Amino acid sequence: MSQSSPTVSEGNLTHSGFGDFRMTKQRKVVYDVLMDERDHPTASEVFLRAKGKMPGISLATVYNCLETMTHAGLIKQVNVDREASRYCPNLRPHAHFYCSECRQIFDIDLRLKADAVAAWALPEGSRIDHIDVAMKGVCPNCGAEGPKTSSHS
Amino acid sequence: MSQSSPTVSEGNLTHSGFGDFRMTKQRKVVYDVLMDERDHPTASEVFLRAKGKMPGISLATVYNCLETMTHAGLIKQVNVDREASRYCPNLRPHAHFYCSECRQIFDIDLRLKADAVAAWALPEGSRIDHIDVAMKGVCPNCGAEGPKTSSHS
DNA sequence: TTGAGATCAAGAATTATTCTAAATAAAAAT
DNA sequence: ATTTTTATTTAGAATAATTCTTGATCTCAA
Ligand SMILES: [Mn+2]
Ligand SMILES: [Mn+2]
Ligand SMILES: [Zn+2]
Ligand SMILES: [Zn+2]
Repeated sequence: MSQSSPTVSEGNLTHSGFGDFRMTKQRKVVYDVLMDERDHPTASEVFLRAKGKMPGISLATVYNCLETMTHAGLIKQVNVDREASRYCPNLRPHAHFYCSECRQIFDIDLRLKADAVAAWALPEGSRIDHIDVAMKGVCPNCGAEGPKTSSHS
Repeated sequence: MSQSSPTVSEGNLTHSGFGDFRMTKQRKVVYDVLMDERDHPTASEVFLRAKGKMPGISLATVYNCLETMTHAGLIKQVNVDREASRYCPNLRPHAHFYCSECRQIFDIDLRLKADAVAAWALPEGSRIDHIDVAMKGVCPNCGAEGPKTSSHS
């Protein structure tokens, strides 16, 4: 119920992934919600915030927008265990740190380029398309006191 | 509908995580299913295989066993995106490699100890309890030909 | 042997997500 | 400027994995 749609195939701020991605009113709203607070909200949370900007928007549309934008490469879907998917507009390669105290998700940047991959004994001759790194623990604000060492998967 | 339950609090092959963990008939069956083929099956797959060994076992019980054993630290729950959880009896620290061709999951061992963590710019003073590393790509068997470099999260 | 607590089992309930179908809006063609 | 085509939105139904509920069954310890 309402469209704007400056078709964006290339050159604009909003780049696409394939064919024609239209930055519609609702997609803009959803994208802005993610940009406003970069706290990795769930679809439902995005929905609530989006309604603030566009009362008529539907949950289905929010799901549609999130999926479309994810496929277009505009945003990223972030999964923590079996919980509801969260969404992130940070396109730089990064890992996620999940604080089990405040339940916040932090973006963690890579320090040493892709050399981290070398640490993993991958089967010889395999192609790696994507790596997902998720860490869980307690953030500095929530006062950590335990080990700073990891316990891998 | 049937139990065996040699209560195991400590010292046995089957170690526990807390209080009293009973290695019941059904839990043994579920555990054996995971040990027989270390291919990270889903709960439903475990259920089917378990029925071969114990026809009367229920799906609910398989879910119960998997959860209990996960909490007890006997097995690990492995999540790939939004797909059904998979289960793994490999207790050594390891990452997972998911081949998008044959859809198999491989255990990937850590080569250089926990130094891999150093590659991530974690917030100063945060405690890391757990790290999850999941990679996606094409395994050697499925003939990879693309890049062997990564594209992070 | 008996009572308390743990476990199992069947099915109902929940929840996040996807699907369906009809209405609407934009883009392309005329 | 119409018409036609195609994409998008929307509400609600449907799905799928998992969890919950409840009562039966089992085990342990007294
Ligand atoms: Mn992020
Ligand atoms: Mn594994
Ligand atoms: Zn915190
Ligand atoms: Zn493969």
